[in-house]
Amino acid sequence: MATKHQHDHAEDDLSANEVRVLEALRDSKEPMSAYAILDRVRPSGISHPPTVYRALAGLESLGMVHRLKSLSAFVACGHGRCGGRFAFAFCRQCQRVEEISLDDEHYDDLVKLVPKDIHLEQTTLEFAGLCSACQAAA
Amino acid sequence: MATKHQHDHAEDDLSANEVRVLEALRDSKEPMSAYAILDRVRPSGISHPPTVYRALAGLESLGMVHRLKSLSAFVACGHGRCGGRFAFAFCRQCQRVEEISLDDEHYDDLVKLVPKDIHLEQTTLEFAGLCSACQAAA
DNA sequence: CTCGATTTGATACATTATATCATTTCTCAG
DNA sequence: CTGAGAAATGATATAATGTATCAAATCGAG
Ligand SMILES: [Zn+2]
Ligand SMILES: [Zn+2]
Ligand SMILES: [Zn+2]
Ligand SMILES: [Zn+2]
Repeated sequence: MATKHQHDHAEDDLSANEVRVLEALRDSKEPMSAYAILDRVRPSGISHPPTVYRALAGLESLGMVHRLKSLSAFVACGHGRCGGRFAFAFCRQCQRVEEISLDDEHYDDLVKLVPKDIHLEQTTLEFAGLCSACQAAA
Repeated sequence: MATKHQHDHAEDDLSANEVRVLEALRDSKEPMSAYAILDRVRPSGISHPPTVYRALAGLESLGMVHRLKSLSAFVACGHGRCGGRFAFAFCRQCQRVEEISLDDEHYDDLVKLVPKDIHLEQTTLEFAGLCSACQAAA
């Protein structure tokens, strides 16, 4: 990952690999597994899993990519970039994903749940269900 | 999984494999991977991953076991059994896990976040951090 | 330029999870 | 009771996800 210097503006300062992986994710607009990303960027020269995982780790630490733990999949941030105050809802059938921003009020309420003796570093909030379209189809 | 009949009381009606897996988890009091469980129950005759995964699926659908998606690991419900209104906090260092019950107020607040066009089926709420002991050790 | 540090590439492997088919056990109509 | 079909379990194989490790290339200070 390239050095992140003083003003961490947008997607300056991403490594070439990070840019490739991010573009793959933005193109898809659906969550992708690391290996699906690998297939997608292979033509551009990336050919090994650790390369993809490294780029994903860099992008995730910048808040530009989020990992959906329920799906073992990755998605480009719907806002370009954001900190830890987000959640996801997704349809288990069609994989449609919606990123949800948590306002301060909601987030502070959540944090109150955390036991005092744990210093919170990361919050995972994911809602799984069926979207209207998929319900209708059932 | 054995038939679950009229009064789904407690752990009547669990299959022999479910009982073995549940006891392994209760003994450990720490989250275990499916393969750690497999090692633990092997002496009792279970010897293949799908057997463990099937028992875990049954126990999870009963709410007697929860899956920690952040860790790809499983834990026995701290209350014996509970529905979808729970969360977890865990220490990324020592793996200590605490199950958190969500009261109606908190849960209803969470549900308000879900887009109207998704019928919610499952909520995942996990907090990762460092416990005081591990912070001190750092 | 040259040394050491960081980043990237490559190989190999570990871990987690599931598809599939064979076997056994259970149900219950006859 | 019996035996055909359904359901659960056992077994094998393999797929999908993720990481440890070392080698080569690149970068940056001195
Ligand atoms: Zn975001
Ligand atoms: Zn859908
Ligand atoms: Zn519980
Ligand atoms: Zn700890």
